[in-house]
Amino acid sequence: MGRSAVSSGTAGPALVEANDDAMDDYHLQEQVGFVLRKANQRHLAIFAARISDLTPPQFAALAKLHEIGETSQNQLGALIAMDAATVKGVIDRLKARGLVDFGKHEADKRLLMVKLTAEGFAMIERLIPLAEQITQETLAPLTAREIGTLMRLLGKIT
Amino acid sequence: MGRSAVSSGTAGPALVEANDDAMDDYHLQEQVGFVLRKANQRHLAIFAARISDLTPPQFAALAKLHEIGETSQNQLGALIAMDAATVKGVIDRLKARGLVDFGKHEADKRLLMVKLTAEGFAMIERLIPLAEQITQETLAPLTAREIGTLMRLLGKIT
DNA sequence: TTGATATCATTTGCATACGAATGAATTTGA
DNA sequence: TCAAATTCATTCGTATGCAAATGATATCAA
Repeated sequence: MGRSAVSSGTAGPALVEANDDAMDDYHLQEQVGFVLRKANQRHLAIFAARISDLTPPQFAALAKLHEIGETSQNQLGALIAMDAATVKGVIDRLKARGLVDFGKHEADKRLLMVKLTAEGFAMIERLIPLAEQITQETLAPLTAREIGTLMRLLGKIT
Repeated sequence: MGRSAVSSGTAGPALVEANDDAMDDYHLQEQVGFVLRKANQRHLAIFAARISDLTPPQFAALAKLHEIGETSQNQLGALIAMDAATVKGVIDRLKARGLVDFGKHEADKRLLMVKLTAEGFAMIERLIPLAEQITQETLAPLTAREIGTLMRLLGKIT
């Protein structure tokens, strides 16, 4: 229903506006935001199908703790691209499941230090191979060359 | 903190495991899911900076109604890639703001027909040019050729 | 040294997202 | 034709995601 959708009750051919109006050329499906959202949706569906133990944000938190070891809640959030409010919720749920533990920083009392428990460590080591399969399945429609190109271009707009 | 992080209290050089363990090669930042999420984050930030009247999902709903005219709630959801529960929330909030209106389908009483109000029509026509700027700004780091490639590859994994 | 500024964590409020369950209405198929 | 299967909309519960406000703690600078 763009501007050129004209209703005419009069006899004879309806006068149709010349379609020089940019409004009618806007197609949601061609916008990068929409395509990014859809690609992300497909990836999340693949993730959920392979890993039901954790959500993607929870996995990201555990994977990063596995990669770098103990760190503060805020620092962890910065590393996995979550703001303070979001990372708190994620970490609290992991803590409630016994996958991470908290500790206080002696020098800086503001910091809430977070680290993997033995359970969390075992869990993430079990899941990382599945995560690699998830990445592969997400990228399955692409050739190796295309994968490199996609990652490079996504990196540029990040 | 991968498996090769070895602590040794003994004298002499510590025995370090050969890093043939795939576990230590997993870097979150290199996973397509993480990069997709970050690219999406940046796009959402650009959107919010340019359009404060609507959220991206609300914009998508109005833009699609503008494009195709009246449709059922479920059909709209399918077109903008939202499940039934999500689209209901979005549409209800648009209705509360007087941007869309509901109607019943005579033939099929299950359908909730949704259409733009005059206000909604004016709003989306005002915002579409801004949305085009948002797309441009999001893709600004890329050349025209790269934009085509990115959209094509994203389309392949969607 | 101490007042201004900055950082960290927390809380609140709002808006997606989606799985699962449910009831109403429609379509299908034997 | 009518019982079974489908479709549509709604509701509930859980989990992000982020802006804004707040209190505790650190750091900086005059």
